[in-house]
Amino acid sequence: MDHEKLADLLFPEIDKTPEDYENIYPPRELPEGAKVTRLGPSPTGFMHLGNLYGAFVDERLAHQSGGVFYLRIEDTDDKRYVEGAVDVIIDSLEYFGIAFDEGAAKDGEHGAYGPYTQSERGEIYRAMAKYLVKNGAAYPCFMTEEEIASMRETQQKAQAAPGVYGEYAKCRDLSYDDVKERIDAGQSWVLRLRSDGDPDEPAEIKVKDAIRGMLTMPENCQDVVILKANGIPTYHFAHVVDDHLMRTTHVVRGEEWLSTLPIHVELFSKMGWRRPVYCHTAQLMKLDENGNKRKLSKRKDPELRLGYYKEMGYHPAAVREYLLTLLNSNYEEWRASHPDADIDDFPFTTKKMSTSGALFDINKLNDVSKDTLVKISAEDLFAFMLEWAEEYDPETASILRGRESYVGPILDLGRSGKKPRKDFVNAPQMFDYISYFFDERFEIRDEAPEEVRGDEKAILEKYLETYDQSDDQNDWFGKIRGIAESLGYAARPKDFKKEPDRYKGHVGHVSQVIRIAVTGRAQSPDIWEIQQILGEKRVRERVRAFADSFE
RNA sequence: GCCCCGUUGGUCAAGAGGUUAAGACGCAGCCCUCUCACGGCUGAAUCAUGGGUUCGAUUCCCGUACGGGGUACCA
Repeated sequence: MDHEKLADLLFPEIDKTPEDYENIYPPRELPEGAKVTRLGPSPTGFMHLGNLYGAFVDERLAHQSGGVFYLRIEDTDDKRYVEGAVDVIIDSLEYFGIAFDEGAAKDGEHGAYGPYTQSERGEIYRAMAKYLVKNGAAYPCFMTEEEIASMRETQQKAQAAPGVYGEYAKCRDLSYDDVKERIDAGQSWVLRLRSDGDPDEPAEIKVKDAIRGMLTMPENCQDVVILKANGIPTYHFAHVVDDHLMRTTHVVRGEEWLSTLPIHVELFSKMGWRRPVYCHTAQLMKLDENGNKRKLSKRKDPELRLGYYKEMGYHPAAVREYLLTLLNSNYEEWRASHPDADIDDFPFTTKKMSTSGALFDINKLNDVSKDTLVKISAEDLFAFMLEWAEEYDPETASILRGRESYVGPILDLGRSGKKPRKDFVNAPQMFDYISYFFDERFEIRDEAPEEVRGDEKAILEKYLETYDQSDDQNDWFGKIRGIAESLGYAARPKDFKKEPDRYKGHVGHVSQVIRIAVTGRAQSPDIWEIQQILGEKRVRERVRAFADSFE
């Protein structure tokens, strides 16, 4: 068999060789140790948490080492292409602070290693495929779908491994004339790798994984398809060609690729190229609908969809912070000792990554979010909340718009000092938390405590009599103590605790009535401070109205 | 079915052949306190399982169970 002739028959229009491309895409000139990573999403328009998770690893690895992080669109599966998907990918990652240095972009492409869209790299793949054919490492296969299906049946009966290999690889040794005849007859063909693996006794190969350590697996022995009938490469071939030519040093991808790794190993060796370092990440999981502690990775789970966090009003910094705690087990410790450090200063390493899938924990996200938001200025929080509302809650947006100077101090209530309040989790929750500051949203939500039953009106009337907006906090509370005592309540909670029979209740119960009158709820930050913001007129109105509701 | 990866409290997890098996979230209780939050303290709760190897194994080896992934001209 003359491989050279076969190669020309199969790829008559290709005159470039791998060397040509080596020259077009020379090794990158980067500082020692710089890593080149990439994100290779398929343009389905659906991004999930896992994509972000992986993108973080890519981004950190590259930028921490002074390397390059680029975006490559892997659209070799034409059936799945969704219009506008590239913009979605870029936008949703940008929201979480992930930016690419190179590759596909909204305004075209940037970089010297393009094209960065696989559907535009056809000639390159074909040239590389031609090279393989020339070396006898690949061959055309004319098996039809039906043939393959029946072959699989046979294999099943024989309890043999499925796939095209060994004796099942019928087209492996077709003669040149045979091939030519079939092609001339218009038969469609795919290009298969001629695997060197021994199907009977596959040798053991060892591959180092930056996350998992040394992996031991059987060598590949399948004659996998590398070019489909339509001339488009499969993922396996595109991965090998692109990551070599784009000079990727570290391939970060999900663990679902682990079992096809031997194919990639063989392809790299057949091409005579050095492999990148593989980093196979664990998959993110969740609890199932029944609350069972089952791990699963359904793509459709709403909280796995990336847009979900934006819609739910989670601040991107909080999501980033949370993801990092999942990503690197020592992150929380680092954060605790560097509370104000920039997140990018954290020394990220693949060695500290978990090899088992983490369950997404909304509780933890909420907690991390509280800690994150407490460090953000009221000004920025307001902008964030408004921006969220403009997109997802127009009514709230209309309330907030233009009221920054009013809302700022509200957001800062109790947030200063050594023990700042950590009340805020996400945008809608933040607004709800402060909504009583807006007359159009003010409502009485909670009931006064039992201890004051029957005394509500008296408490509120007395409060109105003594209320003076210009009192300082001590004077103000002193007056409430006075009211409490005059009505038979303990001026101090401790007195009440000591002698519960002597009093109806204590000053806390009394002030609770006032709290509800002013805020509508049983829990709030400091009432005095709230009243300073609300202004005397509104305070009096609200107290009056609440007093009048008791007869 | 076969192949690959994984399994430390409810969750995220550190960890090493001999430890009282860290820490965080959540939960319970207490303290602080005009409520809540914050903060502080205390507590309940873990090495999937059966065999080996070993003086000793949660840690190493083998099997089992469970979970995840693959087994495509999807990625």
